[in-house]
Amino acid sequence: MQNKYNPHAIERESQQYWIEQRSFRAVETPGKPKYYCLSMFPYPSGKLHMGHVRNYTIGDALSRYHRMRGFNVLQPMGWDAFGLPAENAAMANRVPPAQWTYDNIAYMKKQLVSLGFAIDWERELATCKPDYYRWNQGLFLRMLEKGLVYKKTGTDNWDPVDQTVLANEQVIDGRGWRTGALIEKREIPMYYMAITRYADELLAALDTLPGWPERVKTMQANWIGKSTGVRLAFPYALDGRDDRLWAFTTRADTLMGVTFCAIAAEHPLATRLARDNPQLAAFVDECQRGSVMEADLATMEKKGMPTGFFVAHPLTRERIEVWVGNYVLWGYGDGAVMGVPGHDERDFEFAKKYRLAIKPVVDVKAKPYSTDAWQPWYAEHGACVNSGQYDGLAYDAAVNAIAADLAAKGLGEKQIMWRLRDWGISRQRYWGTPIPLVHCAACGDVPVPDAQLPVVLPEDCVPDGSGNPLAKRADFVNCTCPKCGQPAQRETDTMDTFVDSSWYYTRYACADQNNAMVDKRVAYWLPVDQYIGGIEHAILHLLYSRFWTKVMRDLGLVKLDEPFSNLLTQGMVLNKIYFRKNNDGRITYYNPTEVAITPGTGSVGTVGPSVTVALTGVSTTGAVGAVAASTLKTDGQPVESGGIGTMSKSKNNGVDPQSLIEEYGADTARLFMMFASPPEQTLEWSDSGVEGAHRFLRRLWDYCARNESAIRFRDSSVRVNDWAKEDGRLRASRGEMHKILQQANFDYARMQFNTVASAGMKMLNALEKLPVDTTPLNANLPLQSFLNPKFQLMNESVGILLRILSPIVPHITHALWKELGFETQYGEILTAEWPEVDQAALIQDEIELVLQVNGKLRGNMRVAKDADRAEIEQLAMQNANVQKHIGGQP
RNA sequence: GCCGGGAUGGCGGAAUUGGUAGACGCACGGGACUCAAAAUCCCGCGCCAGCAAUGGUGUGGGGGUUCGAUUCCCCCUCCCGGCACCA
Repeated sequence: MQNKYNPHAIERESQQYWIEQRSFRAVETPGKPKYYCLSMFPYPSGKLHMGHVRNYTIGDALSRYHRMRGFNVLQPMGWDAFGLPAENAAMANRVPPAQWTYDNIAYMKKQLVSLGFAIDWERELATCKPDYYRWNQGLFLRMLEKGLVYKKTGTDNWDPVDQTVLANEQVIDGRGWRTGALIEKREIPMYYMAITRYADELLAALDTLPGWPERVKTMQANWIGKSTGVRLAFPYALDGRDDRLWAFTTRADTLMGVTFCAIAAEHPLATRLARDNPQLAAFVDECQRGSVMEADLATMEKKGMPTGFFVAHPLTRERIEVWVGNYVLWGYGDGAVMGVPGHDERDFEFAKKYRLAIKPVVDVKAKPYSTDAWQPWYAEHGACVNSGQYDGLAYDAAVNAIAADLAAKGLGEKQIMWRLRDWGISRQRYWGTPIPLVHCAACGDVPVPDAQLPVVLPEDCVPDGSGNPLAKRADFVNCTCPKCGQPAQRETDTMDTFVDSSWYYTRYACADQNNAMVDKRVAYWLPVDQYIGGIEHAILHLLYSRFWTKVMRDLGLVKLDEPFSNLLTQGMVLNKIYFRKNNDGRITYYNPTEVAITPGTGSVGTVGPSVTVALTGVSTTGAVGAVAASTLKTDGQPVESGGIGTMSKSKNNGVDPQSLIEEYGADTARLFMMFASPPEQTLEWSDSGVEGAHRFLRRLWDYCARNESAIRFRDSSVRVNDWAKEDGRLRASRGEMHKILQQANFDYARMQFNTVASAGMKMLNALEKLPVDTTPLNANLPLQSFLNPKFQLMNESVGILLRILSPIVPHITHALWKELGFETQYGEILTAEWPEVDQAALIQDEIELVLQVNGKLRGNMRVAKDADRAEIEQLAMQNANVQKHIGGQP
């Protein structure tokens, strides 16, 4: 064999071998246990980044590990190919999104292949292809028939200059990212999927997912947000009509403490009242500006304006003034809240600010109550006070009594409220699945008949930032009404790209099926046994996928309640963010590789390197590198630091693994990523340590090359059958090997690959430290009596080492496995039996014991493995250091 | 703001059920080899005191439970992810 490790040659050769052998083609094999291992498919942004390498190496290691454990493994790959960045690239480069996307896919596929992932490429799919998205359209129509898709108005960001809808990401500090114009909220008709109808099941079924991380289940449960309360009405009369203002509350027990009502600016009552009140109209207008994001709404200053209009308290008929509040969410409940400043923090602040009455109506258990300042205990449950007939009632009793009294008047009832909102899927964007509807002047919105699917998206549009380019395509828009045959217009909105990713895992099972969305192969492969992807998808993508699975089940397409049995949420790979604010207010992001960091002058130089870090840590912006100056390499001018964040296209802080692969090879890139940290942990990018990973692989190769003939040793005539009779030093070494194997097995089971890599390093260290004696212990025996067992141990250990490493570094282990003849011993490494721990080898002659006095370490000692308790205690008491420290004890 | 997570040497991290904190690796220091460099190998490496033996101290900060806490409980700080049109 070659005596030098040549990663590029062996990686080319092993990848070639896998392709020729079609090693990773998955075939439905009834009776064999299947393992569907799926990593979240990438958005084809241009190049892979380190987050991808991390994600797909984890998935690949699990796939390869399970293949060796005897499973029939499916590991597919595809492309989440619709989306906004393609349109941005189109604007920047005047290239159609389709071309940009397909070019990226070709490049990134090459990168994935060069990393040696065990993917069945025959099942590859891209969501931007008609043979995929036609089934989005098909299911959309089925859902429309069932009433699971409906139309209503929704709010979006409107850029008045470009006359276009913007994504939240394109709104920066309330302004359009390209125009700098103040963004307005706009209400437009959109299609919604009725995910709230599944809220109950989506919540309850979380308990059926033991293979999901608790944190993800908690996040989903909180997102769905089931709360039990009372929906109640404040009656009023307006325009000669009796009407009611509805509001939901979980604190009906505080109803007697209501001192105002607040409604959202979008509330119809606000719109009506603003008609006669220019000041209110201006305020409603002001509320309509700015971002639609909840994070912005929740952090902005709480403002309100009295309407001068009064509603009646549902029980006391007391007059309650209606306010418009910018903090009231139109999307939650009825877009109105009853204001109880006495026991709700937000209402309290609002009341203080606008000098509204604060009326405590709950006994806060002897803790002080003052209307001067909010205290957390004001919101606690307690007996009603100041509440007339309800005085003295505890929370549950009060809610029940008040709900009953409201019900008697027809002004309210107990209700379950969900935080979850229906899923608006309409996007006023080009690069997505066309919504299959036709607008006819005579027939209204008409679904496109199945026979006319797919509604194909033209692939040659080049968006320019103003409006939806589809609307400008007469050849797309103009059509005939499927119902009446008269000229009509196609819907130009496309679907949210989350629709595409909500069911792709199903399609991999039958990617070549052109006559149906799914076929019987789905029943074989699904559910996904192991899903791997970033923690950022903990809520939306995973919730939408669960929803679609249940919809497909109820439409009779699959027999499946949940799509993903086990979930591993990978931690984000972070990198520094650098940017400049241009004169026109736009922001340019610079890749950290383009930025030079020069250490600051002054104090830093005098305090030494260990303090520099601390100094940067307390910088005014909280950003790393604020003491040091960051400048752009190309022009030497300063750039601003945006702290650290997820590697992404939009922040331009991704690191392309290509240079790593080219310099060190794929195995080093994979090993380095796995060794850097456990999979679920956030990881700040740094390439220090790459050398170490590469050095280990080189050492592994060198060791095998140097000891080739010894490792090959397996003369069955002198084979050791009873290790207990062999040299103690060899037995100890063998015990160490099996202990390390046990650790690696444990770590594979818990998917902690950094310590698997560490186990491999320990094993090589142990191999290199095997006793080197060249003379037999017993002079009467030939040298062989020591060397035979030693060589056999080397053969056994290297065989174990290559197998435990192969899921992580498949190329070098593939090559060494062949070179050292293990193939004839165990078969191909891809399917070689996983090594098992020899429990007998783990038994040690002596055990090390640690001596603690009052929990503090005071010494250690070695005892025979069969020493009894009395013997051990006696020895421990003899220890001088122990004596010293128990001397003063009573 | 709300929801979820995190913080351990100069750095990435390990510690499986509350029981030797710092495995493994990086960086660094010293040595061997070399004309020299690289590569490789050997030794050292939390902090403070000490020649050493050893002692003290130490897992973001503060408090608590325990014979014993990185691990369990309470409070706080900072960082990361999500917040429904980035994917």
